Amino acid sequence: MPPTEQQNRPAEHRRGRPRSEAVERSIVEAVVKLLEEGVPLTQVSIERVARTAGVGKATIYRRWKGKEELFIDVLKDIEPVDPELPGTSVRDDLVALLESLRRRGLAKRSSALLYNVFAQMQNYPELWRAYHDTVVEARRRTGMEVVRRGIASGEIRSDLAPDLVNDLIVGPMLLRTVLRPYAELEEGLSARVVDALLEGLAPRGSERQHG
Amino acid sequence: MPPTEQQNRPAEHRRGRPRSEAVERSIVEAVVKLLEEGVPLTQVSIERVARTAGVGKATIYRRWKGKEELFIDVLKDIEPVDPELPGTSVRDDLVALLESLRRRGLAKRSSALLYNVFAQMQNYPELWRAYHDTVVEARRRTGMEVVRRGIASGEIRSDLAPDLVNDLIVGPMLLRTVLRPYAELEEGLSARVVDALLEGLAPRGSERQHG
Amino acid sequence: MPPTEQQNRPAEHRRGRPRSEAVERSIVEAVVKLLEEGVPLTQVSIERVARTAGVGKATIYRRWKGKEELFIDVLKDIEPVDPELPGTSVRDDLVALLESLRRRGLAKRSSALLYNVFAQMQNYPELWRAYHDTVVEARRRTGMEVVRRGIASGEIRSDLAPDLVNDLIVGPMLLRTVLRPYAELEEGLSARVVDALLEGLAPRGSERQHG
Amino acid sequence: MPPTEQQNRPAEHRRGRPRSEAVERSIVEAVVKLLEEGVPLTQVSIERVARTAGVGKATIYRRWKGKEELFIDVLKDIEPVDPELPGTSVRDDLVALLESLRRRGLAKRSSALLYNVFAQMQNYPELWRAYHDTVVEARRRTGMEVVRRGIASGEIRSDLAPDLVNDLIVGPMLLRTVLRPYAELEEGLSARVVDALLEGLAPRGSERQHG
DNA sequence: TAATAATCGAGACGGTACGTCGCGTCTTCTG
DNA sequence: CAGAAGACGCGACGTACCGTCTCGATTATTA
Repeated sequence: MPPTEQQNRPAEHRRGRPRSEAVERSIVEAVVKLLEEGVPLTQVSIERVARTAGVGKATIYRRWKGKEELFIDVLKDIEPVDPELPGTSVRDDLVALLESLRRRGLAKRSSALLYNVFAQMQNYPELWRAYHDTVVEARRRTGMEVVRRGIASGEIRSDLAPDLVNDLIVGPMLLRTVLRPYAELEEGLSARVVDALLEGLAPRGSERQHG
Repeated sequence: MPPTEQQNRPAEHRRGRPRSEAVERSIVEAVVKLLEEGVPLTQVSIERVARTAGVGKATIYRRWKGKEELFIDVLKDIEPVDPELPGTSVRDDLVALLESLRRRGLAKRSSALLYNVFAQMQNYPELWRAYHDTVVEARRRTGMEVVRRGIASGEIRSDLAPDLVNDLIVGPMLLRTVLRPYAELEEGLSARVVDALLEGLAPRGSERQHG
Repeated sequence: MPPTEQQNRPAEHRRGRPRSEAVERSIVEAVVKLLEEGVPLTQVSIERVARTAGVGKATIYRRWKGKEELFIDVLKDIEPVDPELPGTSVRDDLVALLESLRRRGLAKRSSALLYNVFAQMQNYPELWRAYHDTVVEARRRTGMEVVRRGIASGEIRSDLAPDLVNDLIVGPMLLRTVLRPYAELEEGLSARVVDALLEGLAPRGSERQHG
Repeated sequence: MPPTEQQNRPAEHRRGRPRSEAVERSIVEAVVKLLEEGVPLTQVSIERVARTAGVGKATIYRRWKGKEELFIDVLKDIEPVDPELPGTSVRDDLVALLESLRRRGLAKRSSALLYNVFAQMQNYPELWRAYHDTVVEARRRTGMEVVRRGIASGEIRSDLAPDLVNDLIVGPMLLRTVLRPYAELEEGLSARVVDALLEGLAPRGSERQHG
């Protein structure tokens, strides 16, 4: 379950008493529980997690190098899986994609951890890299796939770099999640974003004037 | 300089030795210095700032309620002022706006603090509110102003909510700054984003097919 | 009161808030209290002392380098002062000297610490040296003084090394204190020891037969 | 070898793999090795002994209840056997007895353990009792035997309690071993002690003056 | 010119958490 | 079954910061 583990034992045979998976779970669940109780992340200390999980501190340090590594695993536990894409049209797929982000943004504990990952970015580049590679990049790949399909099918312009297109689509939802957390991630937002992007911000027809 | 000060003395006359502005500056500069030396934010403790600035801890607490309030002021010191808008066209103004964000994203210390503000968001809502109100909202107002001008001038569609338009423009740059910090905030990016948005992702003409 | 302090500040002017003597006392008293409650020395942890004294751990470490240094000071607090010597005769002075040792041996907390000092002897030679110099040697000096007076007055043979004489007198009481702690340090023991030593173990008169 | 063993299996037949005596030896030898390397007793942890002996911790706990019980057995391994008494005269026997103590005091590892036994006296009374009964009392019995022989033969006064006499003889050597470990346990000390005791500290003849 | 009062650097103070180590028990696999 | 290995809950270790609190020493203003 926690593939990010820093001190993973090799796959081959290991001697001595094996680590208990139950303990592993109870630790991660303790963190989740604390977050759901509204405990601020800063106050989610290893000490407290150990107490909550009914576990020795060493047991935690045996598995994770510190608070951050632990949180990564928790994050993976929490992050929603790859969204179901209807496949009816590229436009609908993009809407579905944004919808999953919107729902993620509405989940309090998810955001809480996301913010913390941001905060630790400079301190633990490897950590950020880990989060980026598994969570961010995964989602990005999905997006790129849809975009490329759109280009192939003619639904999306072929003269734009696919990753730029992807960023144009995902960026606004991230902004609302991150910069305006008290604001509305209102229903229907995803569709509005996609449609506006597809049609363009400038008016259609002969009356275009910029440039 | 620090208008966020929580424990401001009344404007009227005060007795006793007045607070030294030099001390104030040296504290903020100490934080900046540490950040520039690459010290992770987590390790920028009040204790250490005091040591670096050659100042007593109480002197810091006399001015700011805690690490976070102090950081806000540092942030304001660091954040670039409102961007110069050329005013030649709305499109050029939007590009200028994004350019200022792009340059901000390239400044290491700026990002460092930004991430930390994110991290403290849930712990200190008031703090986030402060940052939001002064920094985020200020920038947002500028953007909205440009957007509204574009709608009025016909450069931007009038059937879209202005704040949605603003988010569509700013979002992608935020995404690159925040989620792909090792990636390219390459020259010319701002223009590409604005132009792609204005024209739309879907091909122009009769061949449009999404439902 | 604690002249053994390892981290003594120089006598000259020191800056910052001065250390509280009250705190110092409360720490030492906490140790004594625990000992009197019968808490085994091994379980008298710094952590527990801090809790008992209502004091932060750092406050203890600021004054003493560790458990052992602290105990030295406690020991000095507990050890009885120099015994009152009647001065009527050297024999009576010796009895008084042993009496003070006997009473010390009967005091539980005193013995507890004494044993611990023994145990730490090899680990912390400096520590033992400190205890030796202040407690052991002080007592020894007193004894030697009496012995020398006895030699001068003719009460004690002049052909024996004074320190050997002193050891002959003190040794038996130490033995009973240390090796037979459950045994009797019965009343009148001191006099019996002194008298037996003065008169000798071999019978007086013509019947002596050893080589 | 370890007759103190707390968890001895019944003498009758046991099933399964029998305990390895080699393992037993290697554990005790590991302790001795560590002591000879000058490792402070406090740092001779079960954990470390197991590591040094190349043995599982449980294997140690299967044989001894804890560090202290183990040390007792080590002590018995180290303590010199009953001294050879020449038997030529009681005086010579006493000298031989003290000599064995003197040599013990000169052996570093022996003293180290002795001190530790003292330290644990209050914590583990049973432990002390065990050490007392086997080591201390054994030596004491030997001494008492000699003393009684001396009384019978007229070499020692008959009006003194034998155990008092024994303590008078052994005490001084214990004192030098324990309280003045850096001091001289010089050659010839034993004889000097015995002779001084037999003859008495007060001058012989008509000039005696104490009351 | 003094008295008064808030400032300053320094650092002690009661706390909480850190990450490590040893305790004695337990659980796994190998001989 | 014994044995090595090592996980486990526990609790102490000594350190670092937290935010508050004295200290003596500096400045200002007010009397």
